[in-house]
Amino acid sequence: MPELPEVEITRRGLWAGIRKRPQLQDLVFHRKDLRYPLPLQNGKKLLNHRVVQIERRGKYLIFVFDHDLFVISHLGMSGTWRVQQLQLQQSLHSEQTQQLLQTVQNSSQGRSQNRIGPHDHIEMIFEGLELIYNDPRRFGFFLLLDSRKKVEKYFENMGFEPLSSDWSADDLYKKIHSRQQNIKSALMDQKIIVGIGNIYACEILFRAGVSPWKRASRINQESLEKIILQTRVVLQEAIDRGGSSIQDFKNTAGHLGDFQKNFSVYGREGEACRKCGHKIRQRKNQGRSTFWCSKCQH
DNA sequence: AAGAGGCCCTGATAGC
DNA sequence: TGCTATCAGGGCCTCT
Repeated sequence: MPELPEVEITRRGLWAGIRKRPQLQDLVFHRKDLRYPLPLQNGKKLLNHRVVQIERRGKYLIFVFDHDLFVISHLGMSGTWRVQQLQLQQSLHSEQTQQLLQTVQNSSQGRSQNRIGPHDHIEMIFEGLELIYNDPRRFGFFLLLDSRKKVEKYFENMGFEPLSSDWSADDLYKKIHSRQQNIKSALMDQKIIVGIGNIYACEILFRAGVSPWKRASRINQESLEKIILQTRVVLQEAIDRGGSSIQDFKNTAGHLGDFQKNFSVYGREGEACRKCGHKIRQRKNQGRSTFWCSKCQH
C-alpha cells in the first residue's frame, strides 16, 4: 500500500497525536511477529521514555525516543497506524496497564475491551491516547534499535530522498547510467532513490513523458531532469492530497486519501489517456502491473 | 554482481 | 451461494 506520500501522511498524523504527551506509558503486542519477530521483551526498554521526534526515511518511519532508543516501523503492503483516544480510566489505572502487558500472551483480552479490532497488532499507549498498528497482510515490521549508529547502519545503503535537495541530477545519473534494467525498475529500486513504489513510478513516468520500458542507461539528460522534477511534483501533490487510497490506505484519523482521483495511468488500463485520448496500456514488469500511454511516453 | 523471480500473508474481486 | 483463481501499494532471499 504505502509509498512515500502515505508514509509521510502517517508520520505527520502520529506526531500531531503524541507531540504534546509523548511519554510512552505502555506497549502492547497482540502477536509475536509480523514480518519479523516483535520486541516482546526488549520493547519494555521503551516504557516511560519520551518520543522526541518521528522521522521518515523513504517508506520507513522512525520513532526517535530519548536515551538513544529508536523504533523503525514499516507498513509493508497493508499497514496503517491510527490515533485513538483512550478513556480516562484506561490511561490512568496501572492495573489496567498490567493487564494490557499480559495481552502479549493473550490478545483476546484486548479485543474484548472494544478498542482493538481484527489485524490490530500493536498498541503504543500514551497519556490519553494510543497509536494502533493494523496490518492484515503482516508484511510490515516494527524493530527496536538502541543506538543512532544502528539506525544509520540500517539505512546506509538506501538511495536519495526524493524531496530533499541534497543531491543533483548528476548524482542520479552516476547511479543509473550503467544500469541495464528499465527506468521503472530503477525508479522503484530503493538503493537508487527511496519512497517510490509501483503507483508513483507509473505516474511519474507518465508526467515525464518517459516510457517505463526505456533502459535506465539510455535516459538522456533532458528526460532525467524531467523525471526528477516530476518525482518531486507528484510526491508533493500526493502528500498535499492526503495520499492515495486504492483499497485501504487510511491516515491516522481513519480518513481516506484523495490522490487516486488524480491518477493519469495507474489502474486505468483501456481507458482514454487524459492527454492524447489513446488507450492506456498495461503490462507486467518484474511481476508488477505497469500502466503507460504508448503515445505520450517514449 | 546486477537483475529477475519467488515468497511472505490476507482480502477483494472476477469468473464459473 | 460458493468455489477457485488472480491480483494488490513492499522488500528480502535465492538463483542465474
